[in-house]
Amino acid sequence: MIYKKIAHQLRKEINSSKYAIGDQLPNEKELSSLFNASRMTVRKAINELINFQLISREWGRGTFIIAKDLNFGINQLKSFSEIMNDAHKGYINKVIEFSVTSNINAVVSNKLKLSEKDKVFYIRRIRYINNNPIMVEDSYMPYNLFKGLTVSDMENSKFNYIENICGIKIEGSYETSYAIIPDKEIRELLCLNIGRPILMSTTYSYDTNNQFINYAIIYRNSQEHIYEFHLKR
Amino acid sequence: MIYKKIAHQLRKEINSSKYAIGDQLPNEKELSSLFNASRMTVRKAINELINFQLISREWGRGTFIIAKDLNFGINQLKSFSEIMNDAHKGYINKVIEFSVTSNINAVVSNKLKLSEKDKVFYIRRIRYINNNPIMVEDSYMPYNLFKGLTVSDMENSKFNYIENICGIKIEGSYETSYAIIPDKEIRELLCLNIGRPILMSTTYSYDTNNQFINYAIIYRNSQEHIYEFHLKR
DNA sequence: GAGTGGTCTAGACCACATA
DNA sequence: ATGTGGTCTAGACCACTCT
Repeated sequence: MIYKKIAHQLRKEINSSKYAIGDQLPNEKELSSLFNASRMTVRKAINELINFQLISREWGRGTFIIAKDLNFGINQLKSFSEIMNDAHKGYINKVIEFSVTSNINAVVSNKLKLSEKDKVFYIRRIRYINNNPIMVEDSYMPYNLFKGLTVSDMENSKFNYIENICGIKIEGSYETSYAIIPDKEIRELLCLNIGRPILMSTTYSYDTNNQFINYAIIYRNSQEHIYEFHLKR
Repeated sequence: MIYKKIAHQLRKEINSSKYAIGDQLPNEKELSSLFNASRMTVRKAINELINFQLISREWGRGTFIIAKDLNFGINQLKSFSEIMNDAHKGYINKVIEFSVTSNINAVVSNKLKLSEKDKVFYIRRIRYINNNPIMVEDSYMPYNLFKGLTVSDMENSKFNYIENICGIKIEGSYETSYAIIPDKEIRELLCLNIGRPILMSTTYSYDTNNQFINYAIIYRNSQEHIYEFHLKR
């Protein structure tokens, strides 16, 4: 799978300081010779990154960076639970949905490039501090890798389960954030007023073989200043 | 665009009596020689039809038909308004949303293979007979082809506008139906009880150059037996 | 092992955007 | 006119499924 490797490498470069948002990538022919691959293969890699909305192609003009992943790199990679423990704060993870399905929604399956047959865990958790809901997290995890996953694993720490129970090493993850107006369901789960914008993040984690481990969409109640914890640790 | 033509031709064959749902298509190499094209091109055509959920690929096994279009062929092609006029029934089209956007939802833009930049009309209409809502229709139409489109055009007849005002000849359309449980919004628009399943249809229309003209999602209040009108005309 | 789809190459020509 | 992405070819080898 050369195109996966190229996509991964290209993603790293896009996230590096070498490029800024709006910058143009080298054209497809140049990328071919840079990566020592045919143009068709490079195009497949580019399609992957378009799928993640990091770049966009404009016919006759070029390929441009429209977004970067945030918090890229393994140094910053800490789970919510790890951060919470560091901060000596009590918190609760509540699982409100736990299912295995092969009918995940089209947007998500597109991003993960899963075929229709592939089974995936879908878990929705709400995380509380002092009984205040501070985030809703939808996790998608490949069934094949985590067959023994239980609700109580998810009520403790997902990353602990992946790394210490399954022995899968998380190599890194990509994270992106957007400001959105939440739909009714999320709004009610986070006890928000109508029309209030919140921060939505997506996280995509991979292991040392660039294998997909976990995709999560996190709706943060930004009143809780989640990012402060990042700074404190 | 050879692959578009192959996709179109293949779609017709899938819809023909030659194949049944579940049947296997000829393998990619055979299709290449049948259509006199390279395998890569045939694969692109196949991808189009997978995108429309008509066929699915299974690695190492083959490519199989999972659905057929309904009402395929130009003979049956009549618009709601045409049918209504034939039946001498009074009816009202009410436009409740009319917008031009390039941010159409991912599922739809995937199906239409539009790039992010392409502007598209999005129009939601409710259609009434004797003040009873009988269907909600979401129409997506390429902006470039229908720049002069107005709300009142849509409150009359969409097909009249396309054919008689724009002079675009509709060559044919593909239609598929599903039974679904409507979401709250549709349920309220159609004045339905909670949990009641309805019929959802999608229609994709193209002109003589196989160019995309119109994509519509129709939620039918099936209590009104819309299909009876088909039979009456 | 036979049959199938998945990936990949090393070119080619076409269509669009911009100056 | 130049540079860019869009499409296409005619092969090749690999990976999976089934018998």
